[in-house]
Amino acid sequence: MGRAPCCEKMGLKKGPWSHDEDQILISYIQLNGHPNWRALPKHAGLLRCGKSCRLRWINYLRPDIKRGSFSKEEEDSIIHLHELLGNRWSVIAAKLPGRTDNEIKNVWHTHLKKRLETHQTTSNVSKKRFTMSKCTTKALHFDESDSVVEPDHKTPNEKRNMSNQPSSSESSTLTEVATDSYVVTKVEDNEHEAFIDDSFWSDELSGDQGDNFVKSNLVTKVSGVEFPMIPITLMEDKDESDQNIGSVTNDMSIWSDIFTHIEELPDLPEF
DNA sequence: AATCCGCACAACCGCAGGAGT
DNA sequence: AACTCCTGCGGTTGTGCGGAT
Repeated sequence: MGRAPCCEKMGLKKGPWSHDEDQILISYIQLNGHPNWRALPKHAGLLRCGKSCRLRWINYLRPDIKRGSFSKEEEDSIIHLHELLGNRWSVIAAKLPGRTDNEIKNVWHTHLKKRLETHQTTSNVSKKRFTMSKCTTKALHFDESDSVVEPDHKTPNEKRNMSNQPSSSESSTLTEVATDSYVVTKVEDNEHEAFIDDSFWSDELSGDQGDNFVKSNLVTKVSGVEFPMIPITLMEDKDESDQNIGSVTNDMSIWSDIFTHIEELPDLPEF
């Protein structure tokens, strides 16, 4: 609840870590683990705040960190996961063994975002609209960058991250943007919301899944890995889609299928 | 050789949730 | 119930490096 007290900055070092500091931190954690980050620097004899130690360990010193540049497969996975999850870097990182949320965030902002923007502006993008049905459980939105976010039921922290989200639009549409390598599905509505249980993001995406689902639903393929897409009715234009909102809205079996098969979502490959 | 500029990445900051009291 | 403490997350900033001028 309460906010963490400001790190007492007096006497604490900031900035890049030295090799010696790294060694102290590594040896201390190897010996004692890190049951209490706040107390760790004091016990280890480091002039750093616990937060800094934790970050250094998690993002750089952890033995299972995979250093080096990202493979094409990893980059494709990040792009696709970002389409699905938005800026939930920690969730994305959980799907990429050896990579940290910070690293993925950096790669996204320096490489992938630009690549995506370039790609979308230079390629012939075909857009098709979809209708969206109202469902139960949790609301699902997409922000400006096509990322998935959840509005009213989100935590304040998550809501904060949606600050640049455009306000509600009148239409009730999903827009699918087909590019050469993957498909982006975009919601443009605040009134007709799709609902997905919160556990979907953390639990189901990390579980072991089979491949049955992809055989009976829309699928996008990235580097040989199939990803299920939301099975919604393809519409040729907005007017037509508006006329069909009613029928689609009543077709709850679509969402029933989604939630039924969530457990069968294919897991991402390990790199 | 010096300077500028952009990129990549490490690190920091502020906020919020959860556990404990 | 209210408060504090700790941890984790995501956005942002700082810094070093290499290439261009």
